[in-house]
Order: sequence, then structure tokens, then C-alpha cells
Amino acid sequence: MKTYDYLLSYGVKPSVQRIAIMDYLLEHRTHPSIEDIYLALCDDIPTLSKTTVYNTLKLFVEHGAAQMLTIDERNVNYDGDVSLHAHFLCKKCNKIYDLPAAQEEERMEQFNMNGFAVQEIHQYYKGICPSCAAEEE
Amino acid sequence: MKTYDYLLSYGVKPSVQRIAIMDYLLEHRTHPSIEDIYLALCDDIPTLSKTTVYNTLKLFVEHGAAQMLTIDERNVNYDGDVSLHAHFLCKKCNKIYDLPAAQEEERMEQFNMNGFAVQEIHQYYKGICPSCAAEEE
DNA sequence: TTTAAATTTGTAATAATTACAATTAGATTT
DNA sequence: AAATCTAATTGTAATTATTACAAATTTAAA
Repeated sequence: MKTYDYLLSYGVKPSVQRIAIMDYLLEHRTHPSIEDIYLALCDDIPTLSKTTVYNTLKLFVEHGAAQMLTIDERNVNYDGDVSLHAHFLCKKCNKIYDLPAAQEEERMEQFNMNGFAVQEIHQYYKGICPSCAAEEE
Repeated sequence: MKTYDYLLSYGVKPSVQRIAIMDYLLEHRTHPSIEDIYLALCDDIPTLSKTTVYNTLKLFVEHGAAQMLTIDERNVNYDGDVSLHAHFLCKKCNKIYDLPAAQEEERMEQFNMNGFAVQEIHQYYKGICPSCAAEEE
């Protein structure tokens, strides 16, 4: 599907900037920060403003087209993959990895039964990634 | 156990400020922010500096006497309960609730087998809390 | 008591994020 | 196609959270 239509499917009105940002998110599964996205797209869209990147990501999240990760205390990261999956933050290189999700159906039921209306699930793990662990030798 | 000895048990050298901050954490299971702690202790320790609160919490986390929560994108929160448990952030009132943890032994093994050395587990849920849901009627 | 080391403090710097008004672009109407 | 309206983008300034760091204070040791 073209990104144009992909955005429409989430109820987001496409624009040059929005398409470029969503494209970046879908093609770079690196969980980029606002800064990452801004710097990467500056070349193609020289007039791009960082405020637009903020606005656009907020819009994406509101429409469910992206998810915000708060795993890294230094800044927020974004993920174009909105399916349920876990994240691993390496404390050494600060890269964020995708990991398979734990099943949550039962827990969701439990929590909802107790009156907690869950809208977002985040499974975060922190430690040392395989690549950094290998380097330690 | 006195907080003095409690800190020692984590290898943290006690001081007036450190005892006051740890006491606050242990007595207020509200997952306070730096600001919360600072404002709460200002009365008792008028000379308290916010930098000290930052330094102290960093020290506690390094020694395993507290854990840092990155559930709220606006700021970092701290928890004196370092046992494994889940957290729920209400998007309306911004309060953070404790919830029972999902078992993680199997997954830890899996991840470790794949070379991810897990040091921290965070189970975050976001949505509307029972109290705010009740108010909506 | 003197000295040394660690802790605390206050200020200044940095970095992330938000507010907001002005500009620009896109769509609609005439 | 020109004029009008609306929405999106931009740039700047303000705000907020956090960190850096040197000076002052406290605590422990000699």
C-alpha cells in the first residue's frame, strides 16, 4: 500500500511532511527519536521544522498509526509498528530492539475486571544487547 | 528496620537527606517525581537542594534501593518497592498504580538464550483508572 | 585539632518539549 | 482562474527536566 493510502486508513490527511515521516518510520525499524527523524529528513525537505515532526508524531499516535516508547528516560522514541511486541533497551549502545510479546489477554481481562481500562501495553526490558556483550570480551 | 540500616543494607551511606528521601519513598507508594519529593521535604529540610534529590535517587537506583519508572513521558518517577510488579498510568489523573506482575522466568531464559542480558523488567499499562472512569458518568 | 574525603548546595548550562503567532500550502467557492 | 477559507507548516520564544560543576558544608579519620 502506498503511504498516502496508509495514512488515510488511519484517518490522517496526508501531506508531503507526513508521508515522509511515516515512510521513515516504516522503513527504519530503529525506534527513532524526534531528533533522529528530523535530521534524517532535513536533506530531502530542507524547510522541515522540528515542530512539524513533534506535531506529526503526536498526530500519528492519536490516530494509532504509531506508538510512543518511553523506555529511554533521555527522550521519547517512536515505532511505526503498532502491533504488540516487547522492547529491549541496551544500556551500553542505547539501541532499542524488538522482542516477541508476552501474551496479555488474561491479564487485560483481570485488569479490566478491576476497573482499569487498559489502552496501552508496554513491555520494556533493559540490559546489555548481544552485540555489546560480545564486545566486552 | 530503621531506614539508617535499610540504606546500609543496600550499601548506601546514610545521611540526613538520604534517610529523609528513602523514608519518603517507603512511606509514600505514589511513585513520586523528583519535584514531588523535593517539595515534600522542603519543609523539614529547608536547605535541601533539588540537585541533592537528583543525586540521591541516582545513587539509590545504582545500589538497587529504588527503581526508576519511565512510564510517564513528562518526567521520571521513582519507586521504593524494587520487587517485580506492574504499573498502570492513568492518562486522565496521571496517577501511577501498582498491579501484580506477570511471570517473567520463561521469557528471561529465552531472552538470555538469545544473548540479551536482561537487567530490568518494566511492565507498563496506560489507560483510565477506576476512579477516573467512575467520574465520567 | 587538623586534615582529608565525601556530601550537599546553588548556579549555570544543556536538552527536550511546548506554546504560539506568522506564513505557507491546499482545497473550495465563485 | 482568482478569491477565499481552512488546515498545515514554520520559526521563534518560553518552559521544563535534567546535568555539570565549582564552592561550601558536613562527616570521618588521623
